[in-house]
Amino acid sequence: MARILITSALPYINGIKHLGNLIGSQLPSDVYARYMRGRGHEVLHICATDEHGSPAELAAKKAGQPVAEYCAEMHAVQADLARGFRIGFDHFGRTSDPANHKLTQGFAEALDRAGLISEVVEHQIYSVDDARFLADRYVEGTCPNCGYDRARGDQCENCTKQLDPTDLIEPRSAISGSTNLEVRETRHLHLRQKQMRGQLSEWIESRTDWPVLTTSIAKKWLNDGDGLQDRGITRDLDWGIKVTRNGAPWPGLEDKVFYVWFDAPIGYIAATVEWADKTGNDWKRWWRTDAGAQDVKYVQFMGKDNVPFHTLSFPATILGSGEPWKLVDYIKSFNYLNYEGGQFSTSLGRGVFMDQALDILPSDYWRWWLLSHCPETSDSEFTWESFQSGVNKDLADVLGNFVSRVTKFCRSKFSEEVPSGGQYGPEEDALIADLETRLKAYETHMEAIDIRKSAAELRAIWVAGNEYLQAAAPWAVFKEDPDRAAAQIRLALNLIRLYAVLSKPFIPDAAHTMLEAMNATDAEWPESVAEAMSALPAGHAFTVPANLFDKITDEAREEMQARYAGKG
RNA sequence: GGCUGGGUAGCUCAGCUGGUUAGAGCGCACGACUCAUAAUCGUGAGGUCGGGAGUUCAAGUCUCCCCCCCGCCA
Repeated sequence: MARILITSALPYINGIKHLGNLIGSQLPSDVYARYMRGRGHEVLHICATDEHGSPAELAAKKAGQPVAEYCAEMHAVQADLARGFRIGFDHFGRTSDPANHKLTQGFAEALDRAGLISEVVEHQIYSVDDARFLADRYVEGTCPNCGYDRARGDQCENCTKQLDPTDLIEPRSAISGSTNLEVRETRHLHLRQKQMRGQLSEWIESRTDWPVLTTSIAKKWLNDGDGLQDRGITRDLDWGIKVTRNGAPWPGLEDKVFYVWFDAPIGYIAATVEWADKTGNDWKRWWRTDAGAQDVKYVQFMGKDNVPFHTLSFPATILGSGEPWKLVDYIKSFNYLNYEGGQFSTSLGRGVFMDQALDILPSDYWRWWLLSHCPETSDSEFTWESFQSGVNKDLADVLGNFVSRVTKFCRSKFSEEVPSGGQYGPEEDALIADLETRLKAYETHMEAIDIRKSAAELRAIWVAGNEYLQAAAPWAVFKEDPDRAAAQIRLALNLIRLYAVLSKPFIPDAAHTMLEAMNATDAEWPESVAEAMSALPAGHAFTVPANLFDKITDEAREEMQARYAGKG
């Protein structure tokens, strides 16, 4: 039995995530966690909301709430949606939790002791009326290049020219619109990542089994241009983790907090501490290599935009601290999911968001389609047609109908008990042999976290049941040789139970319904298919479940297409 | 402009360290079956693997050049 620590990228607090975010980390991490649990491994699956930074402050302001209150509310919403999608986190924490404050300050102090923190004086735009420093993108004005009057301080959206906030003509605060701005000096801490470039590079180079997407992004940041740069780890904000040194406020940085990218990944550890406090478990045996974590396999899931932080910044924090923290073993990264030929857009209301999705259809529908189309090797695309076709064909026709035809046939020709009589013959043995092979392939793909291939193999396992049934034709055999038909149906009923067990990682709710209908007490991962085919003995009572999946009609699909097209 | 990733059947994608007639699912055509959510099963049509040059006995698979898409960065 292995011990596997799984973390899913932390969703930012300011709003509900769309399907692209969902398939980029939480859904695949859940499939992997469920599978590994199913195989009997000790799994800890952790996530949290990423709550600090200006966007959170501004979203709270817009909502007319104190930021702490806003975050608490949004955390509850996101936790609820995760549950709605059956994401089985052991704990869904918050980066604003006291545990994260303590850990983050501890890391910064350790890095400082290691000589990896420097103080840097910067010049930044200060808004007198807002009483705060403005990040580049919160300064707006007229573009000196093209005259566009809503250019941002980092870039003009109209002519795409890169800008410095001080380049803008008539700059104003994007928050209040105030033009009462001035350039002020401000002191910040930098993490001296440059010094760690060799160490990080060596580490990345040694990870030969990682997805190309992960390593290529990491190498780009390591080697591009002047190579890995030092980065600021503090900000002039109220909402965040106070900067300390030797347990006391850092002299000269009393009004500052850590920059969100610094404290967020530490949130993985903090959320584990939260979990331990709540459950009475020990978090150190998952995170401290001097306390048992040396034999943990740590796997992270994230979208490609998060890769630099997980391959470089966070490891720099871990390694630089000089303390025995657990470093990630495998980074599974994903490309983007597009929506009907474009991008998902929060501002334009384009695409489907997690709350809307659950209002439309149960989570299994989304889980199945998203996972079987997840953007592993390149960006992939959500279209309503593809979604309709995938759900109808795979879930309703192949799996759902299999359960339906078998249970209903048995009820009408025998009873709602596994029929006795006859025995398995060469046809059954051939099916079992085929399924043994497919089961091994499924397991191999799951171990490798090849989500799409796993889904394809699972589907092939479902199809094999229909193939068998079609060839065996118990409805015809029954007329001449009821005993033979009984054996065939006995096998088919056992297939339903097996399918439920194997399908649990992808479609947990349907799997549960199938197990209940089969009245199955054994839901353990099968040692062998042959053995699994006698789990439900003759005489075992079952019930005919309602259809597992309803089909999506053309009308419904067209309606959705129109409703979520966005206003862009 | 620099750099990832990608460009393989109508659609969505597999194709590892180069090696028999390039694969799957969907869609389409035809056939079988009629237990089942008009579901299922079988057969078939369909691709000069973005373009060009090269290496090799042999190239979607390696090298170089070019074109196009997505994204990141300047």
